[in-house]
Amino acid sequence: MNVISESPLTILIVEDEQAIRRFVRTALESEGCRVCEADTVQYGLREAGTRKPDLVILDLGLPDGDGVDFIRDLRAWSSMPVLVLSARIEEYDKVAALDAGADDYLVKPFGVAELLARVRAVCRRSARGPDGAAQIIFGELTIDLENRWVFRAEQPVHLTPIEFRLLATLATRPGKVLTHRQLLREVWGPAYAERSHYLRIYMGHLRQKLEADPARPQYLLTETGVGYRFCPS
Amino acid sequence: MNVISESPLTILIVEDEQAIRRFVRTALESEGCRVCEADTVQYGLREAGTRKPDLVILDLGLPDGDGVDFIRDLRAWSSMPVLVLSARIEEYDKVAALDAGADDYLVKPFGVAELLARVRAVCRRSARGPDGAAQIIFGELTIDLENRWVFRAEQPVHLTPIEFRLLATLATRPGKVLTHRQLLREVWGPAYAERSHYLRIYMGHLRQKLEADPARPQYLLTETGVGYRFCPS
DNA sequence: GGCCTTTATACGAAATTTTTACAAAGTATC
DNA sequence: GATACTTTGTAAAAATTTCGTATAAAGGCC
Repeated sequence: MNVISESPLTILIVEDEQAIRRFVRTALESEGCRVCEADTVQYGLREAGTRKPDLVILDLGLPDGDGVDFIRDLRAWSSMPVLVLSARIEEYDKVAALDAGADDYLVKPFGVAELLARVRAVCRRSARGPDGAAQIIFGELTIDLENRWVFRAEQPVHLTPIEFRLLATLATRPGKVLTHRQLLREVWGPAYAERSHYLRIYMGHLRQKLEADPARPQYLLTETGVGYRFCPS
Repeated sequence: MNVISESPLTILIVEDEQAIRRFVRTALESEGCRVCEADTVQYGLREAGTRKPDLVILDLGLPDGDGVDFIRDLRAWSSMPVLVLSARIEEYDKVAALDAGADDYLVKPFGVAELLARVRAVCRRSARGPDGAAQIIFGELTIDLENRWVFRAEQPVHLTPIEFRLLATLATRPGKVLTHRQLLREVWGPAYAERSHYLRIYMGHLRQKLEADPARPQYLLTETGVGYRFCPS
């Protein structure tokens, strides 16, 4: 089984040692992933915000700051999965990183097989709804978070990357109102928190593709002045 | 039903008239409370600090200072509940005391039954504390703060942003009187503290949507000249 | 270059808030 | 207890904000 399903996963490596970067990149690209790199905390955060990767692989020992701070900063606006690389010496930091919101860790040195297994596991796990299911089914809508497929009445529906991220963000918290800011930060990145007109356009696209009557939506409901909500019934 | 549960409640009376002190003390001790007394603002604050009572019963007309100052001073370091006693003449001070953070009030003259009922209510409320429960359930009303849902008799009720904020402000302090100023500041912002007609209109909307008989409200009660109160029963 | 996706702009429609007006209820005073 | 006065409740309008959609332009990737 492959890490990717149909659209390639984008993975960001934040690591200062070039040797390890190259090692990880090669392993991931052999699996069909798209890889981008950063060698500092500051640059890593910027890349996470602009490239919107599906996973961040983070080394804790960076020159310009603490990896734990990276995770805390990231978690303020995104729930994207983070896989931590740590040397044995940094045992304490490793625990702190998990507390701060990392999803898994890998102790150096590590082999290709273990790296890929962990990447697969973290991606699979993060592509889960609240009850751990990879598929979210509501009425005639089926959302396959793991494979990024959406079906409406058994028919596959094509969604663009942003459309899918927006739908997944809403559908993994069924019933909950997500504010404009929350959605924009999760889907577009923290720099877009004020662009609420993007939301209107993309919610329109999703309704056009998923709702029986886009003008009277059944699933994708507006909370005027607040945000949107995915309504299960 | 008793005021106390297991360990006796300690109650501090701050009142200069000896007759009223004795009246209140007798009533409370008959319920098994421990009572201590103070007859000035200054002494009352010292007693509140050293005895750590579960409740303060405060008369507004004290010889050495304003009851409002007492509450402001107390609130700087404690959130212990305060029940205010006021004479009709002190009507204005009563509202100011509630603004400053008092929990409830009792207008002189009052009977034993009413005094004990208020004491029970205020103690019950503070004992429960601000539990972080996302769902507040009262009778057939359910308020889900986290998901921004309101149900009445299993039916979802749509509220506008202001309506929801107003309801949430009241319902998170069940039983407590909130003055017009307090509500306006919390819901509309400090610049709107004098627009009390907004409150009447929006309380009307809420009653229309939530009460079985909007003209005879069961939950959203008016305290004429003071403010509003969310009554749990 | 051609195709797909994302971003920008504009405008009518809908929902919400605010204003305005008046009726009803409650309080104080005599 | 009746009257004048204040406070509160309700309804509807006007004003404002927020939304939805259409269209076009810009950017990226094969």
